[in-house]
Amino acid sequence: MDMLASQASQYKKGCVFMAKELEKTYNPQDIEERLYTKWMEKKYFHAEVDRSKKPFTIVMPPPNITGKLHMGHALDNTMQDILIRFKRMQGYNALWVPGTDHASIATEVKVINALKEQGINKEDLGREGFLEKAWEWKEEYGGTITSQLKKIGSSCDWDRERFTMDEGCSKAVEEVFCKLHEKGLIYKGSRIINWCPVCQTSISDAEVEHVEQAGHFWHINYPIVGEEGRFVEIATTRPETLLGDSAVAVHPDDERYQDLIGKKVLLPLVNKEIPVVADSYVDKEFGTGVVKITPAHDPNDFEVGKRHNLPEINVMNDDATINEKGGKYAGMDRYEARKAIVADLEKLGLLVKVEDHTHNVGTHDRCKSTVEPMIKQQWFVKMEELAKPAVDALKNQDLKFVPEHFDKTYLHWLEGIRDWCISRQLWWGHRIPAYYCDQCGEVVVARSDNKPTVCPKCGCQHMTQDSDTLDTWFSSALWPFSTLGWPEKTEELDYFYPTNVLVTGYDIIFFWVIRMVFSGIEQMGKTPFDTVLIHGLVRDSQGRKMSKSLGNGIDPLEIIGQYGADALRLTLITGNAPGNDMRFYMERVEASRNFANKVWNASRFIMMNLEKGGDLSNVSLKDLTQADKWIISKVNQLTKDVTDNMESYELGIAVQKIYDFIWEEFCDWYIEMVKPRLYSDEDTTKSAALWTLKTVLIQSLKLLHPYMPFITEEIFCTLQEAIGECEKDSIMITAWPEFKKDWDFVADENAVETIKAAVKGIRNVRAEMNVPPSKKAMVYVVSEDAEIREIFETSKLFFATLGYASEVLIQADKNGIAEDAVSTVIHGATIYMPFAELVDIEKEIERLQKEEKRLEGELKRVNGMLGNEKFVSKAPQAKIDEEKAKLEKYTNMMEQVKSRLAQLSK
RNA sequence: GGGAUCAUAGCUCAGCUGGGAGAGCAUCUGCCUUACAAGCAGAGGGUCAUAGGUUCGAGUCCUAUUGGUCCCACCA
Repeated sequence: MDMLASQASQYKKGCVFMAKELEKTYNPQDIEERLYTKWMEKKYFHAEVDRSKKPFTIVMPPPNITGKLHMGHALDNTMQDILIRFKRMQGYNALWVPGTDHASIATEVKVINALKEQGINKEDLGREGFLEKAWEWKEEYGGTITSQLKKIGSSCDWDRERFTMDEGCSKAVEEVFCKLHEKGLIYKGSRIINWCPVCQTSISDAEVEHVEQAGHFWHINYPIVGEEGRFVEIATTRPETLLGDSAVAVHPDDERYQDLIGKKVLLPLVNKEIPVVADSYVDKEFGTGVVKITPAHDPNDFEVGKRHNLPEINVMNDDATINEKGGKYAGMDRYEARKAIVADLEKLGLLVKVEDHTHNVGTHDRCKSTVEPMIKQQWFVKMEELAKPAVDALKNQDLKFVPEHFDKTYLHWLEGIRDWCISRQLWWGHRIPAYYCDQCGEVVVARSDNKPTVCPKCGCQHMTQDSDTLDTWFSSALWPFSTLGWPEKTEELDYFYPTNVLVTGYDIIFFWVIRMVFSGIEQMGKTPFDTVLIHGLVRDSQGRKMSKSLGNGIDPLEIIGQYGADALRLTLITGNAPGNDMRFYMERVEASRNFANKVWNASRFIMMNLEKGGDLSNVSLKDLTQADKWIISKVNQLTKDVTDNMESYELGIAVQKIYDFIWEEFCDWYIEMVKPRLYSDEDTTKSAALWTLKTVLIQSLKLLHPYMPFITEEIFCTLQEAIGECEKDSIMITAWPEFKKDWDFVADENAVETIKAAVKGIRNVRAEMNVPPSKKAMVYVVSEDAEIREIFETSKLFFATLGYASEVLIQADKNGIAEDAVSTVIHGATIYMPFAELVDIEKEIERLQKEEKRLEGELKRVNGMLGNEKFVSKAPQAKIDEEKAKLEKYTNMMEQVKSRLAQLSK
């Protein structure tokens, strides 16, 4: 078909091709942007409610608007894209909802810093003014990350892109807050919380990171009141909190201190009398067995204080300087005060000793500053009632983790869960929908369309909204349903919820996954997804975390620029098992790039031949040769395996199989097998070869497409153009291949495997003897088995090429073969090559002896098994038959090797 | 303190429900064979951490030990 005719036929079928003839090497840079634009224009990523199809939904873990694409995002989104593209091709109505997170603290800090550079501070602007700036910042930079996600090929429905602070999500937040409050599951209370003195806000337990630090253990004597000269020795890591002590505690059973219980001690420096209380919280073995109790600055002491009705004395300001209750230390920073207090205690002779001591210090995960426990009025979510159904969901298998062992992490955390502190002293975020009466302090929680203007209690007309905002994760927790329109009863929500799989790293199971699960169950009555696919961290070549401070991060965009998105994607997925960390280094990227180039060139070769190949429309399965059926059967089996692996989220295994098939079976074997047929115009099976090449290529491309969307699309479109056929405008909307019963050619598979074994044997012998490929030789196939002779007869043409044979003679006996010919043995046949002048009999005997030894080993193993009565009686029959077949095969080969050896040593 | 996880070829890692040890890279030997030198053909290299156990059969399941990594935890 000439170019014009071919184009005409395409347009007739409605296909519009954008690709040209393939370049000699694959250049992703030219291709990726063009294809992504095409996909967007054609709306292939867009999903609409369609009751005739089954939905498959993923919501993207929303990256922070402050973020830049890093390898973690690249991995996370590649995995999601693979699943979405796979399911889309399988015929599901696949929806991938993208979006971004407002990232309260991170963004607020970013904006504050940006303002600082202009000499403006937050307070000067006021709340409204600051938020205006923050939104401006969001508009300018908030889209960076999403544009970068497009570069890796993410097939998200960008028409449905959401933002955690957009109108709908904000409404969902308000609704959930109000509903939980109505149920009594949200309350405001004065509790000890984690306070970040740098960010000046409360944070949740999940945001506290315990970091081991070298510190000291200060032993201090507290004088006992009324007993001149008697002291009780306490040990503390934080002497500055002494200012807020309201008791000293000992264990109730501690014999050493029985007489002290109920007495008073004089708090040094403060000179205040405080009681000695007995509480089983104290560990007798640790330190001196006496603990100072500071209810306002330690979570445990807080509990002890509650039990013993001790006063809570807050001695710190919000910036962690000592407040007016600290007397002469007021105004000092907490560490300054610590030094001063220690020095003063020493002067008074009350400091007994100082020990080195390493301990875990709570730090704020975002800014790394040491968290200060403080008593504050905050809003909390009551967790007990919400956690229970989340536990049940897992136990009832409404939810599963891949890999499974993350179940334990999930359950463990839920079991020990404490109430969630959700209020933040920040401006950027969802403002808490609570209103206070200026006069009587009455609290009213209400939706914004129902804001109270008059206090329901005292009638005062001044109601002020709570100034706090909510924890960022409060809105992310609603993501799977807020993005689909909740609280409105939308069609989308009804159809796409619950979503199918959530893909995320193990580092945010606590922050996010758990909170989505209980929120989904509470608001929607269903778990938000049935599967959580967990991946690990992408580390550097030495196994270190990629971090800004180390400067060892690799920018995914640079990799894409240099090697292409497909190479990056393949690198991230190959050899990566769910939940495991991986190392990223350039050699792996190069290997992926090389594979892309391999696919490219194989396709180029096939297309070159197809273009001059003529009409293939009449080719049917019965025209196929042994080799054709072999590869068809292989790709058929591959299809089944890959589909199975992908269904069970074994993405790395699946792609490895595709890789091996394309490179080894298809390129290195099949393409080489068909070359003689392609190069001969007389060959009557040429059309069958071309049809097979085309069919296997297209099917492989489809299987590969979810992993390498760009190159597969480019080849697919160019190929269709070249041959004037049009299945679909894009490979991404073609149907996922299925296993076909009539493509299952077991006999042909075995036949070709026999020939492959012979070829390998020949190549091995020749390589060992340093015979170059250019030196062709006679090849004799000797077999008493007529079937085997038939197999070789059938595929003589390519066997000759692959075996570097000048001529192939197939016969039942050794007649006419030189005594000193070199040989190799396969099951059922011996292959001879007469290399008269090259043969070194000694070497040949050595080679055969090596083979004999190998076979001996095999036979020993097989005979061991079959000779074991217990094996024969207990193993499944199929296994026994398998072993019997092997016994037969090795025995046969052994006979041939032995007879050859006997002949040579004559 | 509790829990999870890992230990497989020189390096980095796969190996699903137990049934003859794999890949990529690296190494060595031949090849510029008209798709591809980012390639082709061949080779070497592993008592699958150690010790027990279950089983006809264990890299795979169980127990203990050793050595890494990570998470959780209120030992002041």
